[in-house]
Amino acid sequence: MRSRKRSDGPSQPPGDGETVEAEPDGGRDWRKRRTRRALINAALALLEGERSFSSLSLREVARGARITPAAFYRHFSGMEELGHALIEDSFESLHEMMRKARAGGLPSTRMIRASVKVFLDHVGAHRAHFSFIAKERFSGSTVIRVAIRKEVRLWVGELAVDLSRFPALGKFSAEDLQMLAGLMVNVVVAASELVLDTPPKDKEALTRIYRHAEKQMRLVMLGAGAWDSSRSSG
Amino acid sequence: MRSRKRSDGPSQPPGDGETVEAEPDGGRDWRKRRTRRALINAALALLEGERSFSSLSLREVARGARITPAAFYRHFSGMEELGHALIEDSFESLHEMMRKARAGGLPSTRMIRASVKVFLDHVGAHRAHFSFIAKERFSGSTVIRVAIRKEVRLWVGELAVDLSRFPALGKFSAEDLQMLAGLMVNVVVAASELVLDTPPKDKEALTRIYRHAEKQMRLVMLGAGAWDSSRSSG
DNA sequence: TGTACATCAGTGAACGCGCGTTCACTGATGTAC
DNA sequence: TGTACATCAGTGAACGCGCGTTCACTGATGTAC
Repeated sequence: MRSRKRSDGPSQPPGDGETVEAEPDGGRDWRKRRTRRALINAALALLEGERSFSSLSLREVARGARITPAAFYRHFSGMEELGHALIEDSFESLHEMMRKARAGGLPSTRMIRASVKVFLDHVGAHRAHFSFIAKERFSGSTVIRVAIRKEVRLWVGELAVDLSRFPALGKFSAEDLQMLAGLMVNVVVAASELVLDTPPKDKEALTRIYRHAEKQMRLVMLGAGAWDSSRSSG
Repeated sequence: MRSRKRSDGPSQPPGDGETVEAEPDGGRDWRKRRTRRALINAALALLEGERSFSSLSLREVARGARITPAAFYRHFSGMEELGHALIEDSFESLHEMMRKARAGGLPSTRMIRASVKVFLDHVGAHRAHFSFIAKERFSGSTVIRVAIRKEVRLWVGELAVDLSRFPALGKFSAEDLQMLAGLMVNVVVAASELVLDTPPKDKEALTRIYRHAEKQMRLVMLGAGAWDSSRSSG
């Protein structure tokens, strides 16, 4: 459904979705995409501080992207639609990271623990995106909250599948795998939120947060080792 | 500076804190406290839906309390001060609940698991308060976020002290007790946030959330049983 | 108890401001022939 | 390739609206004597 334009490939049928990569030819399409990008980036920049999405004004975002308020409507029907674009944009890099992490091989105790670092580094490197997600997860409009929750549930589900391939977790029922994955995601999410509240330069505080999360993850894995799903219904 | 009136007791020296109980004598003090209450309740009512505190207007809150915007300033210097009052109000019932829970006796495996239910019931019974806390924990202004975090840290600290009296956790270092308490608080906080997003009438969904959280708590306790603090520095 | 004065919670009007949305428009880019 | 027309991202002015804050005020409650 989505076409990916490549300047070096053969001609392709036109897609009906968004073009993910397109050559910067300076054409009308390209300019429009560039302005759309500018709007998203302007919103993320405004959100990087302590502002919340619901407190942003359309005029403010337009100003940040250096267009008039009226031109905003050429890209989004209103702020809510921009909100959805922000969610998409924010989770995109997360998905990419997870794809790479999974390509690394089957999960192992060592790898899961290392993932905590990989994930938290990623959060630190994409502060604006994760700051937006953290804030709107509970505070946003219903549609935005639902969209974020869907993504998180998806993430937990994928982790549960990964964990099921883990020989040591053979005794886990499907439901309990979800429960375990949820707990692990909780640990890294809670840690991310601490990372976002720590200045990037305060390496010492960040190290403390990492260590704390890694310990919690280790304790959870110890619990998983002692778990017996057959007893879990009581 | 402030006097504590009692109609049934002997005269007392004036206290310096807020008057917690005062007879409804219809006097000027009493009327002022009543309006202050009305402002807090109006704000909480507006927040019970999907609105966030930063999106509330002073006029809106005043309207909800049936006073003019100008009269608002007789009670709070602005919305930020009202925000602090909301935090105080929200955590007050939580503190009370914890005091009672602690009076119940020393912690035991059974009791800790039962606490999950007690806590989540409490959240369900004080939706407005916890909905406010959940939203503002990440999304509020810096001062409000810091105030909430202080309360949560306090709570984790108290739980860590309680856990230290737990014979089975003798092998935990002080730091690791904090880590464990943090993990347990994470579990109930994450569950509370699900409770707040479930209609109170949907008993089945609520039961599912409770069961999920209880399982996670059990797994954490299994992990705690297998934990060895002497290995935790690596 | 009665009186004269002080206090102060709440009123209502006024202000300037940034907001979201609409509108007719401009002029560069794209396209049909 | 050249020309005539269509498309459409972005402009700038205009609108009515709710906002936070200020101000002089009112009148009930509280207090000193």
